Amino acid sequence: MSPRPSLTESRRQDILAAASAAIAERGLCETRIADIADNIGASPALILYYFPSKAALLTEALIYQDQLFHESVKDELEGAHNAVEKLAVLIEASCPRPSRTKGATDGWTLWPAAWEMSRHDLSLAAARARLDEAWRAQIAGIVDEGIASGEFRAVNSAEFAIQLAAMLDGLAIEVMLGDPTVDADRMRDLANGFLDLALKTTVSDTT
Amino acid sequence: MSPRPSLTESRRQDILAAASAAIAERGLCETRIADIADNIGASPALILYYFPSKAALLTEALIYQDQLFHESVKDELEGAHNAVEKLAVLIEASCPRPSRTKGATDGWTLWPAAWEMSRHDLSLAAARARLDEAWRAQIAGIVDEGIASGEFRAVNSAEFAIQLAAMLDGLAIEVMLGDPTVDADRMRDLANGFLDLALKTTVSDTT
DNA sequence: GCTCATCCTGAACGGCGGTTCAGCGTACCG
DNA sequence: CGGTACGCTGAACCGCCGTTCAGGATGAGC
Repeated sequence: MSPRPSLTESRRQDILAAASAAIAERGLCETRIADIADNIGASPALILYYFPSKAALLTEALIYQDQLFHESVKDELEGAHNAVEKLAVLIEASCPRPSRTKGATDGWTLWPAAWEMSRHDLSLAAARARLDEAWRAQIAGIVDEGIASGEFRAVNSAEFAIQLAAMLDGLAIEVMLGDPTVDADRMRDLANGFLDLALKTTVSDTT
Repeated sequence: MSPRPSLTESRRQDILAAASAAIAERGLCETRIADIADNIGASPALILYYFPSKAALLTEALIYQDQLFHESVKDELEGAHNAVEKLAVLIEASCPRPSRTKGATDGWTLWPAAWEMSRHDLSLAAARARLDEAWRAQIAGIVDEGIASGEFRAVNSAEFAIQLAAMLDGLAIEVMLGDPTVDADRMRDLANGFLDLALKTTVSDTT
């Protein structure tokens, strides 16, 4: 049917990545189509060739980057063999580091933009809610696994997941904005502190 | 601290409030000078009469609203007489409710916008960092007070303050965005749960 | 070679919206 | 009652940027 192999899908992803990078660099409001085009060395018209409008592209880009982050975390989880290590991976992935992976835009940079935009973009809001729920379910699953293996004491894993996810978000904001009192290392320590408090069986508990 | 507001000063505050309302309603990127002017029934030119540019106005508006939030919380703290009640006030104030105070824009609505803008606006970033540090210091102070009075067990109040502030931010985001699994009531319960876990002396501790 | 779909672009368009400015009313003051 | 400073506006300006479109290039199939 088509005299030429369609490469639209890979090209679309290039543009989504370029858009993410532009948002991360220039900010959501200041990002122009020309910036996105520059990032892949193309003309502004190309962007509108693959996406119906700038607004649609931005929402798709934020969704795309969100998915990338969760998938990369899922990959990193492969190396962990017990619940404690797995939670450590999640925490580490949530800590904004200068450049964890080369080239790729770090997901947390775009979170404020995604939150701001979710307030008025229904599709982005839905995608964000779905991914966040999956993120918390992942935490809860690991906790349940740790409870079963005896690594953790019995807790309400669903509630803990919401609490940990929220704390990680809040801490990540501070780190990302360069708060002088909380950097990435401190963030990890504080998250681990909460984790120990909530999950570890207190030795002095029984007498 | 603040001298008697002159005529221009009160007008400036009107505009700042109008700008905050516009951002809350239309979103940071979609807010135009005309929207702000409409909110106070004035002409767009008036806005530029009191502020040098749109960008400067937006940063000032976000700073202003942030200050208002912290001051209103400080007022609400007057009614609390012990550490437990004071922390309850802080938590309650952090929960996004449909309309806690009539007319005024609820502060948490603007947080994502402030975070997004702080990434590139130095003055906003500085103000935000200062207010956040004050917020955590307030929490830590209350905790120290509770420790002294025997309400709480001895903990590192500074670390706890960062953790609680972060968790409140993260939970507030979910509530504000209408996450189906965490509304304002659930947020309060989860925050209180962390508070109990971290601060309350466990009754079953001694036997 | 010819045809045709796909990929991409330069250039132009259109209007939106921030900014400017000359000037009008009004209150205060001598 | 003139003068003046202030508060405010309507209207115009203008640059920017999202969007459109006609058409050029490229490569697959025949």
